[in-house]
Amino acid sequence: MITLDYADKRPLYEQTKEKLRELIINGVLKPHDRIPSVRELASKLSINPNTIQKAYHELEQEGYIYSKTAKGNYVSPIEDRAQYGSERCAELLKKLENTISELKLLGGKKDDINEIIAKIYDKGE
Amino acid sequence: MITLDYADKRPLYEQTKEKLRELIINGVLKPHDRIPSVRELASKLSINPNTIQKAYHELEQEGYIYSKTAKGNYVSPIEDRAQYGSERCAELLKKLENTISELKLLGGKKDDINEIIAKIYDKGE
Amino acid sequence: MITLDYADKRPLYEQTKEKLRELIINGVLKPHDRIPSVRELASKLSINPNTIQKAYHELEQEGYIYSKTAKGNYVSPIEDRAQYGSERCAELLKKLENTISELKLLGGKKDDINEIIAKIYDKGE
Amino acid sequence: MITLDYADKRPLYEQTKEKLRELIINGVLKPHDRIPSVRELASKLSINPNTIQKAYHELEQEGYIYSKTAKGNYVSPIEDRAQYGSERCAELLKKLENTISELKLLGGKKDDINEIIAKIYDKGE
DNA sequence: GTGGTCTAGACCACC
DNA sequence: GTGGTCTAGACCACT
Repeated sequence: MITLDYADKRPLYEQTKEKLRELIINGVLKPHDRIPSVRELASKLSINPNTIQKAYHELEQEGYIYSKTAKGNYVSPIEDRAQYGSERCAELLKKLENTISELKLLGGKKDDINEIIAKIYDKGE
Repeated sequence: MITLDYADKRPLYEQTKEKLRELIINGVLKPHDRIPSVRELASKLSINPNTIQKAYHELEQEGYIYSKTAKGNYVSPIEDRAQYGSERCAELLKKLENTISELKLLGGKKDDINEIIAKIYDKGE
Repeated sequence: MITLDYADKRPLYEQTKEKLRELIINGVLKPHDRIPSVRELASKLSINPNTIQKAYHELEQEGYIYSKTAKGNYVSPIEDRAQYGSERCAELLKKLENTISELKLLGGKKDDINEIIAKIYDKGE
Repeated sequence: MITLDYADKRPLYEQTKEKLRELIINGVLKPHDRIPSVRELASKLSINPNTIQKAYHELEQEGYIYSKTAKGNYVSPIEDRAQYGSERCAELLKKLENTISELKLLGGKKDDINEIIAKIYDKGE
């Protein structure tokens, strides 16, 4: 369900968050689905439960999941994620701007970028 | 000439590198121009000389500058930078792909991205 | 008769207590009325009987209900609840003070609070 | 500067957050002031650095402080706190409503509440 | 020395 | 067994 990449520079809890966020946004995990318990996922990924706990905690802050003590963690209904989503979008667009700027600086061509956009946006549809 | 942003999460040496690289690529600093000494720039930015040292060292590795011992640091001729440039470009395109993917996931629109591209590529030309 | 809110962070037994206390204070359940058995209520709410047991036990401590072994649980006469009520009132006033203090700190306006008070105190009368 | 109350049921990092938030909102700590380092405060309070780290991390998320690696943590300028502040206010008003509702239920008088409001809002001014 | 991440292991409340 | 908090101790990158 989730795999970690130790070559990746980002912290493990960030990778976990991203993977889960993806599964949720993509609808693989549906609202009110139960996700693996802290200890269960930690043991499957062979990392410390605290690391998963941190990932889950932040996903809860961001509105992607909610927790019931002694019950488990569950996927939030879509409306709870809207606010965070729009903030995150703004962040990403900002990041995009920086990356493209540097790319232009180094002589990157507009078409290379358009190709990537096409690849992603016209892929599955 | 260079300003640092303390709100930026990236290390100071990274910011310094980026700013210098920009000046070099843009041609503000021309091949064989002398750039400020480590201690001079450190004092201007009120940061530790070690930090500048690290920035210069990496810029040298990447082919943007070269140093003459006891003489100072100088901007490399363009041909020395080509290899790094193409590597960095590949990196940036990869990063772009990830960012755009997440953006699409969150419901970001193709047009928002195209707008940014237009803004950057059609700005100064 | 009682519904639980799983989004609520408070434990289920707390919610159960509160709901029952409300029904008792409001007079929906009258002194010496029989309340549902532990197992009955647990099954209706689809939760563990231990959870209801704990709620009933604490309500008994607080003087709201009394139990006759092998007979069931019953609403206490009003005089048995007076002591707990005044203690709880003091607690609530203390809590109120903290909340209002923080609110003022954050720039909350006196009128917003008065509006809430009006809404609650002038509602049903 | 900060003291913990071990009788308090809330987690230590929550208490730490609250105390610091108060000092910041009250203006005792001013924008861009440096606050104690993670280890320093931990040692003063005789608790684990991780606990302080958690408190600082959340305060950063909420816009009250920002951190510079290898430099320390600093109080954010006021504009960074605005968004969180208004969200928190809404939360507090909701909490207030619940508390007052229960108070009314138990026979608490409107005047007791008004007295508290007066005490807080007319205190220092 | 400073923030940030991670592990290992413990304890608690809740169900 | 589940989430949540806390401790102790380690390691890393940055300044």
